[in-house]
Amino acid sequence: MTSNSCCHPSSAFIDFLDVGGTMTISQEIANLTEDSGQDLPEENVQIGSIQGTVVGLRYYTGTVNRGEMVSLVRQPQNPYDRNAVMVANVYGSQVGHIKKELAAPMAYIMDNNLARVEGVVPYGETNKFSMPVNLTFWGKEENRDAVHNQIRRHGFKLGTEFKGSLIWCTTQTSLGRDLLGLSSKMSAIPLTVEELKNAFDKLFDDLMEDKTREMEPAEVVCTSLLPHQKQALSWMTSRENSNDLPPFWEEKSGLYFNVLTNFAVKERPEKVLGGILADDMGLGKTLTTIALIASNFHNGKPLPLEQSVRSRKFDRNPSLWVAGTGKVPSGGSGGSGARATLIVCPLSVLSNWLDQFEQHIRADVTLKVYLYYGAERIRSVKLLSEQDVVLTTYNVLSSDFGNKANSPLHKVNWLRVVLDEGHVIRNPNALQSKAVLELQSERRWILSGTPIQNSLKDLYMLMSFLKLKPFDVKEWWSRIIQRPVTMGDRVGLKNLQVLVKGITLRRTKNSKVAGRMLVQLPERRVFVQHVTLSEEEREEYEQVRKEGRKVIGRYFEEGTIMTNYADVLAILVRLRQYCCHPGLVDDPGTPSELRERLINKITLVLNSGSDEECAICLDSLRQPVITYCAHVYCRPCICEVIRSEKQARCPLCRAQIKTKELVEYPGEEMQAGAATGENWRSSSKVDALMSNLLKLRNEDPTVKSLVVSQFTRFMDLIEVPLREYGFSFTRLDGSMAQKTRAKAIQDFQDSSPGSPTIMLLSLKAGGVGINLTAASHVFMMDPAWNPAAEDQCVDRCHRLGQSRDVVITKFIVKDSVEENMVKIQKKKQELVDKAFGVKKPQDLKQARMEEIRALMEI
DNA sequence: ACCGCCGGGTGCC
DNA sequence: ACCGCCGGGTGCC
Repeated sequence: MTSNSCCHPSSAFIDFLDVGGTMTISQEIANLTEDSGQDLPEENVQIGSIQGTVVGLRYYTGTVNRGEMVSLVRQPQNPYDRNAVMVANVYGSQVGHIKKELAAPMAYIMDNNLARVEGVVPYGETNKFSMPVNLTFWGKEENRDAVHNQIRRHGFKLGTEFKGSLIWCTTQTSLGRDLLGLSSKMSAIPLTVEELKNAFDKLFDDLMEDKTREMEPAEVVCTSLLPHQKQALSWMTSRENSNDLPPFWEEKSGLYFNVLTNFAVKERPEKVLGGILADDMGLGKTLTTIALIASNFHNGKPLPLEQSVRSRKFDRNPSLWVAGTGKVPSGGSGGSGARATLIVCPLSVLSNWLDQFEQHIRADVTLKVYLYYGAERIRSVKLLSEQDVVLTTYNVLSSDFGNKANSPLHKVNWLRVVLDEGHVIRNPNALQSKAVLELQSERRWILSGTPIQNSLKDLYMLMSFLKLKPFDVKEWWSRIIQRPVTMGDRVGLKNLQVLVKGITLRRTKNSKVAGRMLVQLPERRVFVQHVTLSEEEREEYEQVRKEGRKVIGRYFEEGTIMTNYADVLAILVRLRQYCCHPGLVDDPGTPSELRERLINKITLVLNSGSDEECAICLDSLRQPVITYCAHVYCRPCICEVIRSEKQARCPLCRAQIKTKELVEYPGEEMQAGAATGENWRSSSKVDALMSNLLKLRNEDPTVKSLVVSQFTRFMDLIEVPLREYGFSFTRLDGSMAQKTRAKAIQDFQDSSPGSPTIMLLSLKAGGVGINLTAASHVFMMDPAWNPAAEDQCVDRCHRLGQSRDVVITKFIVKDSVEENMVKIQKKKQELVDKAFGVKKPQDLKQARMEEIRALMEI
């Protein structure tokens, strides 16, 4: 676990209604049972500073410069002094030790986690034997006295500041001339929360300057690129072939100098030949990347058009897909030896990559693509190294990685590594993040439509992957960027901006190229259709609502609303289900045993239709299991966690967990099968949908529609009248295997007569990237907690390639929990738009309780 | 002189 | 280290 505390303020807005995006029901519950900050001690308070001495310089090779930051590392095993505190420079080389008299109280403070200590060498860096170091102690306010006393007991005294200057002012871009105490007053006035929010929102905007040069792709790319894609290609190629120093490095009289850390080295810092392509969804990140692979093929040359025209053979069955079976194109084995590009992506877009390779690379060209996926994947380093492209998923990558001895992916020296939907590695503790960091390549790319989800911490993982020194080490990232920015330091923010700008290309659908919109998309119109329940339905609904109110009301009285949160959610889900169709609702039963309760809970989570994600792999749940602390994960993921830690704890709530205490999902057959047989009945919402669909078919039989719901069982129910009225339809939900998914999408996108005109789509099935442009109508059957999830869903058809205006119809049941959800959504949106204040966990809980009241009208 | 003072040896933790 | 500290050599003026 890394220590950390400072979340970006915006993360405070992720509360339980913001289920979409990344939150899942199990995570919500975890967040409530937890004391919000899931990290180690809060350290944002400056406890005090003191000047110490670094001794023993002549025994070590590590050097430091005037104003350079150093890190303090405890050495409890040191044979001469168990209080030893080692001093290391930014590159981790040992510089010396803290003099033992001061090391004694420091060791106590560090070992007992009373404070974290940070060092900056103010001057005297050329001393042979010792040098001063300014030490600053950061920690919780409540530890202030303990730290001061400990220092005093050893005959020292902690001051408050160095010469009236805040210590973190040393992080400035000014070549380190302005050092401690002499530094500018500029950063003395912290940014307001509002300024910070604005700056943050704009972090990825306007990154276009100097990135407007265009480049034609290699001839082998048979699709013509749009201007913005040519720009991206040019930018990516120049980054890969660049000899520029990485951001914040400057050459100065033969030395390489990092202006943020004041660290200088003789050797040129490692190049960062890659970056983040953060274009909005639908702008063609995949195509651009394929163009890059083909155009900056080996040794900076494009993939050649071969003389001998040979037809490609596709063998996409079962797991191997090799385009072309001929010899490796010449020139491939020269140079550094790396020839293969590794693409890691979520399962949901795997087939999209294959399709696009097929579509955009000329058929008479040999490009060896290997799909490293499935049980029969060939674990051969040699085979993989000889490919042009190897495609795999995060899950395969991490499962191989967990299997240390047998991960060929980690033994290949890749020409480049591309992480698609790279934001999924935002959690540094997740296995897949660790697996990704161990891949070897000079060129590293992250493709992502959402580079920062809610905090700077996400960005740290990206830097870590890009190996952008020194930000790939947590301590330096925190000291130089994260903490200064979170504290509102202007220089810190400036640095962050320069950093992001230097390695990111981002355009949105609204960006302009030479005054023109990047992409002219057809219109997108939203209608809300209010549905009135029939008398019978209303009666049933009111009864359920009354019962729910009674239960929740009692929790409120007892003050146990938060401890019974799962039950509250269950009640809300039940009400939402009633709005759709009474047949959706399970018989709650009265389980008493823990096991039964857990089975109930996991069933609820899995059947909520929200396409739950596993908090470890962040992908759809595979072999779902629930822990005793009621959190749901993939069995392989959580087993890996348990295996890798001595005292395994739940990643979501830190409760102790054991493999044998995992409870499996019993499967669908346990469920009372939804009444899809003879005794099927309709509902007001289904009727409303059907009348829309029939009317649409009458007007234009070629129009295709998406019918979206969060409840897969609702989709089961809708299938009945669709069949009855002779609609041809497909279906896409989270439970489907990769193959069937791809087939469903392919069938739907096909425009030939008789092709399906309707797709039943589960709200979050497959994540982003799916192309459903054949549809021009979207029916949102039930409101999502998070409107962004709905927008994302619509994006799948409202994107590049859509030729018709897109009409979205949202069904909302009048006088119901659905209407209340919409109201709360609106209110929250206003709040987010207005300001983005830091909410305390207490307020958050309060807000959640108020929302429950509003939803239940209590 | 059980001192002071000198000057050489020596040096992180 | 052009320091401090250690410990041996030394000892009136």
